[in-house]
Amino acid sequence: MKNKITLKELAKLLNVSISTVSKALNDSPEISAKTVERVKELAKLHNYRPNPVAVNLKSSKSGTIGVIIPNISNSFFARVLSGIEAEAQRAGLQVITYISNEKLDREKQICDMLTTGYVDGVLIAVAEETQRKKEFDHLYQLVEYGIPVVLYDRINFDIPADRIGIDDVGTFADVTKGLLAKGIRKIGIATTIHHMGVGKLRIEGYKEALPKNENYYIANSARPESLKEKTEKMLVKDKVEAVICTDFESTMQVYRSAFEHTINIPEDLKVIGFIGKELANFLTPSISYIDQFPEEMGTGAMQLLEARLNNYNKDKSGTERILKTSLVHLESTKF
Amino acid sequence: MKNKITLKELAKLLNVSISTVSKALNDSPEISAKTVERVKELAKLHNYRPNPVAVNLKSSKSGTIGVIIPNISNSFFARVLSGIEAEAQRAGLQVITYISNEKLDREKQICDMLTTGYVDGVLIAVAEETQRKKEFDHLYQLVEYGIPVVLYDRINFDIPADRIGIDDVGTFADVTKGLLAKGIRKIGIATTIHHMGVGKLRIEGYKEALPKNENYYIANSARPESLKEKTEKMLVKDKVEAVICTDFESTMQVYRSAFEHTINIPEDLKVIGFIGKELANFLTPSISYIDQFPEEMGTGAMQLLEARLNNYNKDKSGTERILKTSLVHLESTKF
DNA sequence: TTTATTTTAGCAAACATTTTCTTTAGAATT
DNA sequence: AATTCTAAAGAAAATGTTTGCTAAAATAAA
Repeated sequence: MKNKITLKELAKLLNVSISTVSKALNDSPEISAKTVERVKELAKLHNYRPNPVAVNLKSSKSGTIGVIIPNISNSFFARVLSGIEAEAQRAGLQVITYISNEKLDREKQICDMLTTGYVDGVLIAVAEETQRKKEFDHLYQLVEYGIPVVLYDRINFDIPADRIGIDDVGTFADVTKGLLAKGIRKIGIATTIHHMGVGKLRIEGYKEALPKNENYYIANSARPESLKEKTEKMLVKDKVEAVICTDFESTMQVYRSAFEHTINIPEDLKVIGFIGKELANFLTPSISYIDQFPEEMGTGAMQLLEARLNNYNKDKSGTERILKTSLVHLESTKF
Repeated sequence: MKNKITLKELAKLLNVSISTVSKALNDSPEISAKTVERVKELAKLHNYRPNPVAVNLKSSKSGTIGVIIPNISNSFFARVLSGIEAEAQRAGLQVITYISNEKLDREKQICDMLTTGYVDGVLIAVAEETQRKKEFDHLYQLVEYGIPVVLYDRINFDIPADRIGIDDVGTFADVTKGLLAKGIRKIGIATTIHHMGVGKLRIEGYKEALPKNENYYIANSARPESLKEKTEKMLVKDKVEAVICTDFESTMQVYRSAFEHTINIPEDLKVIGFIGKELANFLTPSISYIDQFPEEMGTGAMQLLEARLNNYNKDKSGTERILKTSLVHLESTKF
């Protein structure tokens, strides 16, 4: 079993002091070129790499950042994490992952631990329960301890932190307007997340775009049976010409209801989903979807954090970055 | 801004030595009950928590484990990670996540870094490229450095490490036999991962179960057009009565081809997918699927690692744990 | 009372670094 | 020849813990 060599051991082998070795490896001008070379040669030979834990202790940095994810099964968050990891890798930082499972308690517990010094900064998409109960003390606590926080995706509440997300209202307004522009009048919206922050915003955008004289058609329920009922009413009784969906579950329900009532997509019904591209492309018919560019959100969040880590005091106020979304037309909106 | 209090500061406040404080907090019998109480009280008042970096340096442990994931967009791996995180949390360990993107180079780079001492152990599902090129030196290197390695999901190759996965051959053989038992004779298999380790095993299981006199029907291609062609041949020309799919892409292709050729599922065609339960339940018709219990695989992997961390030398040989899979019948196999 | 024993707490080393401060030796200046 | 200066390297402190050893005080035994 190989064991890592230390400065002390190198020093002994070279018959010089520990500090000389350290300085030589860090190209200090205090050390002669000759010794530097001698030291570096032996260091390379033994594949010396400084013990990160010792370096961390000395520098009182951990070289790691914490990422809090509400729900990793949601491929959106998985892809955000992927972006975060890529950017962290580039910056030489380690990513510690925590999953809150949308629970406030778990989130608190995580934040509490993080104040102990495990990480230099935190990226968080706050849990659903946290938003609902509007309890943000644990996030303030992080800030109190001087740990920079960046909010991603779920950003519509007041906390002194940098943030990155999309314009939910604008996105859904634009999508709705796009359908109107094609001459479609009866547009519905299906959602299972109407009680959540982002859900509300998306519905707001939909409503905002519809002309005053047009009815709203909304199928909203987190309970499957109820959603099914409301969706069927919207499709069969109200006979909407298009449905915009705010999330995975509602998108799938619309597809199922259309199938069961032999409503053809896209001939009889246009559908726009808010799902990932993998799924959108593979469903039959493929679903036109709103791309949120999750990886970009991840790298962007990480970049905001890096900026803070490099000069935390320079700019006190939180910066906000809103990413553009993009409607990708596939089979479900063919005209 | 709050700042963390140290043993030294507590000691000064209490007018005792640092070691007394440390011992008191760790309930050393060397310290009198009176002092212990005094120390603990003040520690609680100041919310003292030992600096994890310093503890790590002293114990030459990092208290973290590394998880290498080939592809996080695959919800299977996302769910495994979820299981790992939950179990790590329970064990008081931090999880550092690395994404290899199925690339050998990235995997090497990660392992190289890990030998420096960032983690106490590693969980890895080896990248596709790594398996194909059969280059495992970087994994041996981890072992060399005394870092316990646990393989998960992709485990069919020879490396001295603990491992956890499913019985791919047995699972697919059982599923095939199940269909045969229902009187179905012409059974096909669709796959886009036939060149990968697990893909081969799954096909092997399928073949193993079929009676000698029965033909194999295999639609295998990683290229979409080619897969489409082969799938259509299987469904339309060969008129198979059932298709077993080894992965997400092939499952979706079978659904699309069936739809386009108005082949009704399950009346004309039974389909069994190898996809996650979220998707399986939400598709129309819902797809009978093979549940791999990803979260269990995650917790199981973590448990194997914990066992190693607690007594690394006790049992030298690698232990293997094979998880049971379960075929969940939904609409696509209704009789 | 003296010696032995036990309790209690402090000292100092150790973990692997980095960095400031000193020392030493040789060269340059007077 | 004496002094100053500079280059190079070492000593030591510091980061925050833990822990083996030592010292002192308190208690018990002789």
